[in-house]
Amino acid sequence: MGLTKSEKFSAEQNQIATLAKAFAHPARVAILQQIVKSNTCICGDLVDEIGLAQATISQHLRELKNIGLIKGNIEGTSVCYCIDEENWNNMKSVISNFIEQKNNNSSDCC
Amino acid sequence: MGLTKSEKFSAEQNQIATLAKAFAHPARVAILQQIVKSNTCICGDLVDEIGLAQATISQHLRELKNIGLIKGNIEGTSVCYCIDEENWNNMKSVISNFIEQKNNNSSDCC
DNA sequence: TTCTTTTATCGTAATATTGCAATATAATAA
DNA sequence: TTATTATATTGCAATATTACGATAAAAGAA
Repeated sequence: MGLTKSEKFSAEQNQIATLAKAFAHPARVAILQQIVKSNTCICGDLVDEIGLAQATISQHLRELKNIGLIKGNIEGTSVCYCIDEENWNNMKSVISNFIEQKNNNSSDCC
Repeated sequence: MGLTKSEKFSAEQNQIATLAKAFAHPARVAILQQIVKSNTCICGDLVDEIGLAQATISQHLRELKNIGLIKGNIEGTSVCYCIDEENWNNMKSVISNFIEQKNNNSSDCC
């Protein structure tokens, strides 16, 4: 089947999964790290930094853009990517909320 | 191809991706939430809670176990699952570290 | 022993993801 | 105008993921 049955889950659960998918691939992790690190926007340098083909990088960028974590701006012949602050902060709170749900008072029953 | 070129990325980047994959599917998010919520271990009730087939739930449980976030304990005919505290805490710091990398002083250049 | 319950695994089908070469598109430079 | 440069898109192949029915395995109950 290969088709996730999203309708069986809550909006929140689907949102967490979608956001997590953004960094569920090392190339996208690397891209996000680069964009954050360089603070100012980064363009085609990603292709040199990461060793993947231009088409592949472009595809990952599109996914990150669709999820909303980054946005691009046309700058002459090149395109400038940067973090979408608002959505990044929203992601931060959604994901933090999820991973912090476990309190530390051990209930290790296994 | 469909084959992630992990060798092109750092150990940290691959680790973040692997951990994120744990909650990159709503069913696994739901499973983790249930286990955390019920505090004490949860067994086959997951099949009733979530509307997926037993084989599917078992498969997701195995993935979560492989990633290390949960562990199972045989308890009579049933199996008791709970959070692996140590690995969960480790995941928490790795993921937090990643999503907190972006400081708030806006550098929104796009 | 046989039956029942619970979970795991196998096999398979459908769909998704990853990656890249080739090509298209868009903007600037000459 | 014709290059050149940078990015996006298309098309395709290989692999991964999701889901489930059927079956196996393991433990206790009858």
